[in-house]
Amino acid sequence: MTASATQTAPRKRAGNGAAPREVADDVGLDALVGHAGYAVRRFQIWIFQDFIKTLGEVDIRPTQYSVLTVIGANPGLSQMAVAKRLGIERARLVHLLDSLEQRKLVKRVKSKADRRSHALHLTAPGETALAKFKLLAAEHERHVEAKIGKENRAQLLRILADFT
Amino acid sequence: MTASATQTAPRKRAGNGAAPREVADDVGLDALVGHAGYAVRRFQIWIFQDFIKTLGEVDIRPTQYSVLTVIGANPGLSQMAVAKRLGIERARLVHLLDSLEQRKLVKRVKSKADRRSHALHLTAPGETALAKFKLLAAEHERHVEAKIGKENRAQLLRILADFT
DNA sequence: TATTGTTATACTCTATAACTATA
DNA sequence: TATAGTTATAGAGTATAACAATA
Repeated sequence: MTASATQTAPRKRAGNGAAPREVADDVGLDALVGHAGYAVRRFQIWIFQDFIKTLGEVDIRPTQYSVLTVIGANPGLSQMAVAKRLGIERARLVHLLDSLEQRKLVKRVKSKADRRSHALHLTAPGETALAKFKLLAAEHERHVEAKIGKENRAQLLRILADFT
Repeated sequence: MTASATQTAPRKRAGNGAAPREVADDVGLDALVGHAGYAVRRFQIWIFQDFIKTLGEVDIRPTQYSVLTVIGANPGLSQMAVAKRLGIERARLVHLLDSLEQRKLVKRVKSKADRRSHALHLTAPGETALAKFKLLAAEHERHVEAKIGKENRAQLLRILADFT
């Protein structure tokens, strides 16, 4: 559905109390088809599930990966800066970092310049681990390519470049 | 990042204990750029927020809208069929339908053919309300077009057609 | 035995508010 | 007074398991 909210007729009108239709494949979505949000949501669910599965052997989820990647690329960032950049709540980042710090992948270093804040760094094992995570993440991206096509994936990234 | 997991050098190497960098705009994502999942997730968040805001006056969220739309287009569906089609847990659909039924938008009708299941229908006010929701949803889609461009939105829908 | 709807639990994620220690 | 990190709480959303009624 674009601008026109045309009322498409139901494909089948069942009387009240009639046998419900149970075959999901036969169910029309009608107005839902054409909604960008619906397609994007379903695609995002597929992508995250594949990511979680592909990085399952190292027990790293998408958000954890994004945190490690940003810290790895920008050592010394404060927690606020990471939270802002990734669009996650600073309250939630606390728990994410607690977990990553327990696993010895990340360390909080007290800042001398502003003693309220922490400078975030990868540990040496964290650097090594992230390198492995990146290989697995690249494998995941190849799954995405296999799913929607190499050219379509590239177009998608181009269309959504502003959202990174 | 595509197939190559190249280790891009950190843009700035801060010593331990140095002042953390606080300007989010200045933070590089490096390897995160090029991840389809990351861009899709951020875009999906934007879309849902706009949807929730645009349909805020009628207090309808994306999942509620999808349930109403599927029932409206396929009257008589069972709860299992709706849950399967939309990819939501049947346990969760129970609560969604409780809420929609309390608002008199949907009714559960006991099936005579299979007395375990319910045939789902919109009420008369539900039909009227859904028509209004569709107009607001169309407005939301125009916001998406304004955000990424009409042509890009069309391409996106084409690329993700299999996920609807 | 299997399935539909339901209830319940746990865990993740989001959204807030409030507290502390600094600035 | 404002900000960084923390703690706590409440609400969605997801994932399971178990149960009653029915097939």
